[in-house]
Amino acid sequence: MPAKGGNARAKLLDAAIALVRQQGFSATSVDQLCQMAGVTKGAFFHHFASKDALGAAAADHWTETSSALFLEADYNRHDDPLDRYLAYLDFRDELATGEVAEFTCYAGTSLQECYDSSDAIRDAAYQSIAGHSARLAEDLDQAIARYGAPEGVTGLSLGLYTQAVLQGAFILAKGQGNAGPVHDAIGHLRRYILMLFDRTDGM
Amino acid sequence: MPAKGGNARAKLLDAAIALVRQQGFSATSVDQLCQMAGVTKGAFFHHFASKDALGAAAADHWTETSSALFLEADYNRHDDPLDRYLAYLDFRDELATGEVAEFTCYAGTSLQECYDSSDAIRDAAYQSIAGHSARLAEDLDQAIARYGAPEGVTGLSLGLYTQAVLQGAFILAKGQGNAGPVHDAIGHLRRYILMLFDRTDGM
DNA sequence: TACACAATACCGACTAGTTGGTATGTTTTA
DNA sequence: TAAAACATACCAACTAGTCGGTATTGTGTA
Repeated sequence: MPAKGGNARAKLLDAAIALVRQQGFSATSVDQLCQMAGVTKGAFFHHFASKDALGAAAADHWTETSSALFLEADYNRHDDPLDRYLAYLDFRDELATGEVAEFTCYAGTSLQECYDSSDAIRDAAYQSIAGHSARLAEDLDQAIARYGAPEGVTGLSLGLYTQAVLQGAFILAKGQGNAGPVHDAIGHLRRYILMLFDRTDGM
Repeated sequence: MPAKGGNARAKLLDAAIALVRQQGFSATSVDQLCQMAGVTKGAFFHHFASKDALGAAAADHWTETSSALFLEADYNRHDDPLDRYLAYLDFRDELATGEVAEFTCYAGTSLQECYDSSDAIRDAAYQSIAGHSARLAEDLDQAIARYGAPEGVTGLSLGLYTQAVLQGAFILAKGQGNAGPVHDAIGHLRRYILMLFDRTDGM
């Protein structure tokens, strides 16, 4: 089926996210990407200078779609910053369902694989994770200001730790074939945060 | 250690671990592996039925070498099981130095990349992580028996969580280009464990 | 409205090189 | 002396990327 005009680029970005999450970046060929997107190679190299350039653009696309998802989510409605963070964890927990490739992270996958071979992909993928951590850090810094925290514990440090826990849990989920490890890891992370802010009543 | 075959096999396994940690599995070619190992393709396919078979064998090799490393390490000398676990964290912290590819995990990397394309690699890589978690779980279960823990917290669950935190921290380290995220993540994990077992004096 | 014209979007055959894997040897070792 | 260990030459399939071309769209002018 020939592609309809003007959306080949978007289709290729979506195909990249789907295929890379399932097979990794190197194992995904340009031909395969074109086939899933329903476009030809001419279209591919019209929109992207190289396969690497597509990988980096897909990371930016991933940043945009996921940040929109989290920005619009209900958990932001809580007044208390710590409640917002805890509801964020609940939201991440709910998202972890279905096939492994459907809830794992494009940025984490391509960062793991391409950090040394492509500067553009590494930078775009890390920016995706670091940016997300920075938004979490806002809530966490407010929570620290309101409830206090041990010395050395900053919002950004907790935000990055949150992403590390999730990324690592995704790897275990890939080994186990289901989302179990993600739910377990979020449970531990939640307990850590509750103890850190002396909210052991919420357990 | 079972030195099956000549030393071409061992050289190829070492080359696989080095190259896959740096570039990933798909991006590493058989020719490249042979070149680094100093052997020819004939030797490669004499010892391994396919590239996938090498990937799986390298995961087993990784399991053997790393379990030997942790088995012989000093942290096991502590009498108290919780002290053993905390010293294990210190040991992991010390190991995270130098180039990123030198302290990250072969099993986690190939699991992330190959979980869907190669059953043999997935199973061997996950077994590496799960087995390591199970050994940690022994100490943690003893610690739980001695000091108690909230309901639902088991040694194995904490052991797997420990690996998830480390694997996720490795991904962040790849984005950042240094071991900083690993040290930070271990700090949070240590604080969680100390609070969990009411050892807040050790902070 | 109509038309010109340029820019963009897209097509698909082609290429030069690489891929994992094989077939057929020769050398080493037990 | 048989089997295991390794080497060399080779192949069909696949790789990212190119190139000359066509279709579609946007814009300025009359």
